[in-house]
Amino acid sequence: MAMAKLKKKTTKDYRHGDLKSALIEAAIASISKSGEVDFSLRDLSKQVGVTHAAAYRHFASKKDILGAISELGHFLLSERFKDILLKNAEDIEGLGIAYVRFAIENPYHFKVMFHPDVKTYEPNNSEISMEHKTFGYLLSSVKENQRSGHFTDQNSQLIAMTAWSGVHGLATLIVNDGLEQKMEINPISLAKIMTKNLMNGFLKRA
Amino acid sequence: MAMAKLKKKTTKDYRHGDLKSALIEAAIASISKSGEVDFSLRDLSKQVGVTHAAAYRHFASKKDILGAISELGHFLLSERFKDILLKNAEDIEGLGIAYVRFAIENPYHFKVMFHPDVKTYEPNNSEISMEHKTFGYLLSSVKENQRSGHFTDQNSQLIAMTAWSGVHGLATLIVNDGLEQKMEINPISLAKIMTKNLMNGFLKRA
DNA sequence: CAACAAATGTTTCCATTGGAAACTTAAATT
DNA sequence: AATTTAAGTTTCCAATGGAAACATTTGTTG
Repeated sequence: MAMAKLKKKTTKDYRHGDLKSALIEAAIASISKSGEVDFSLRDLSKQVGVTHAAAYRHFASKKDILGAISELGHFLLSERFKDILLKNAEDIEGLGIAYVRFAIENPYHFKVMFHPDVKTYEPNNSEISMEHKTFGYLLSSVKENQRSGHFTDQNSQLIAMTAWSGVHGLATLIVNDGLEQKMEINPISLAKIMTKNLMNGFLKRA
Repeated sequence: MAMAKLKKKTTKDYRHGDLKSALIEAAIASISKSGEVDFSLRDLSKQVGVTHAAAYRHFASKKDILGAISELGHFLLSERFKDILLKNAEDIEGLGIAYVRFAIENPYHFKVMFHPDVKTYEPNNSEISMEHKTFGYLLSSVKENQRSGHFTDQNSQLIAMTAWSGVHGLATLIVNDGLEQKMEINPISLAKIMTKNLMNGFLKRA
């Protein structure tokens, strides 16, 4: 338990140190460069200085790398959600804006997170997926709005899904279809309008 | 070639007849079976009874098959849109419902149509992509609602994009994330609520 | 500290894959 | 009938993901 810090350069580079993270980073870089949610394992390994087979000590398959990236992205998003609700537990509009902003700022991460062929890490029974956690924040905020009397007492899951769908569609079209270029409107403004309009339908006093 | 009479192989099977369509059909079948927007060219070719290289007489690359499927899907959707507006040019809610219904009925087609790595056939200058055409229907319906005085005269593109984003997000989450199973609500009802709430924000007299 | 076990990386090997090139055959065109 | 063109075939290749067996380092333990 002594301090084994500093750099262990006993032997050259047999141990990489943090190959798992390095591979994930390299994968994101590769995706960003090519624009496609795909890459060559051998390329990746070459870039981080190991043989291609080394990856299999950290990932069961190539797809698992994408799964890890997805899970990481969902975690980052969930953290943003958490922070927003910490300031104002009823700020659903803030969540919507944060969602779209995250997609714009991290387009490739977002692409992986919702890529139809990438399955995010299957959570253990006790564990909960990060995506589910993020949705949980939204749902709790909806309930908070109901408790305080702002929202009607309709099915809270329905309300949450409505909001989620709206901003998710917008974010998806921006990231995948380049919607941002096609419109003369600030996407964040649009996100604001969408959440506002959608939630208006669930206000108590119309 | 006397013996070859058993199965008139020489004359009978050299030309496939409609290999292009057959490949597209086989591709959709393969995608439906595997659940992934991918397939093996060689598998496909084997299934339709040709060599794998034959595909290249009809498609420049494997990805072009997916592009063709996407374009076909967009065409089918645009036809549905056209029919709806023919009955009622202002029926935006009908478009929203049709969108979600199409996704539920043709999940794999829908997946391909909006797959981040599939680029739909690049239209010629004079041509217009089917996806663009579909959006055009929505846009024209928005304008119809404005002309008749139902909607405000706000930027019509903004209104259309809002509606599109909403139902697109819902459809995407249903098809890719199995949202349909996770909710106790009829997805079509949800589509109706979404478009209604979204469009309420643009009504002239609230 | 020696010995052994567990991680982590390497080599070697393989089947599959998408695609290029050159050839063959059927159908159209002249 | 001759020739050109369209559509399939064969043959070849480099790249890929992954399996298996081996090598080296690190951690643990008597």
